[in-house]
Amino acid sequence: MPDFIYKGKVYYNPVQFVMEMIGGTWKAPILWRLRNEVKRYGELRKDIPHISDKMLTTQLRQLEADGLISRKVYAVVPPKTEYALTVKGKRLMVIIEQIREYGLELIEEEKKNNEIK
Amino acid sequence: MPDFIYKGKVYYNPVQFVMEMIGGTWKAPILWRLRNEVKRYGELRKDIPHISDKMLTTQLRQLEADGLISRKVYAVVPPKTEYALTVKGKRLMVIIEQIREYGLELIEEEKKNNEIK
DNA sequence: ACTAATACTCACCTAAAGGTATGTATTATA
DNA sequence: TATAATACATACCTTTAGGTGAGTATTAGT
Repeated sequence: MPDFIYKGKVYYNPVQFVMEMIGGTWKAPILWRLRNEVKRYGELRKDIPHISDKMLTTQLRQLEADGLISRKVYAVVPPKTEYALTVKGKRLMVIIEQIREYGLELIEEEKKNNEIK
Repeated sequence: MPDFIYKGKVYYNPVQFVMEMIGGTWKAPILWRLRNEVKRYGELRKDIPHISDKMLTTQLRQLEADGLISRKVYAVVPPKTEYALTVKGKRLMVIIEQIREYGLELIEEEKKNNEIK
């Protein structure tokens, strides 16, 4: 697998390429909330604990730039913006779901280990 | 899903928990090389393009601390150390393989898009 | 004139990730 | 006495991720 350039950045392998798209603290949580619903900015903000405006906005912009979500702005006051998964984004759901299940298993196992101690 | 604490750090959801274990530039490449072989430090070093000693060592240590790989040191000169996947680490292979396939698809699609332009 | 909504934007800071370059311990062998 | 092998360690630096807190534009309603 040779190196691959996307948007001016060099990626060493396909896994790294995908990880940058869904990695970090906030991208998976955002994608996950959109898995079967269109959501407004404010809804995402309320649904995702701990996230700040700055983080929500920057991550949404990046997800959009990578073609994983779509953004629809309504010209009303107060503003209204709807975010939804694209086809490309929907394909990620299988992966995220699998990561999530593995994570839940690990957490369960950790709990058991801690009880024994 | 409530917050979860592991090794003094707070995780907001199971996906984030797993992402920290396999995320970053180097962890997936390392795990991938060990998928069906035990490997020595020097072999990993040569097999993974662009990686430095510092990065290889720190990432190996973290993977070991998270119980994803095992480390076996032979008391010989010059030194010899073997790294292998644990059962916990092997379970990750399904996920990494899926991420890899999705990545390969995306890269293919990118190439096509660039040709058209 | 003032406030309420909503979806941002900006300035500033800290911490973590990652890169570069160099050094080290040990023993067999030339 | 010098060198080769191997698996690290260490110091230093730059870049990126992420957090905090405050401000903004627009219009309807009081």
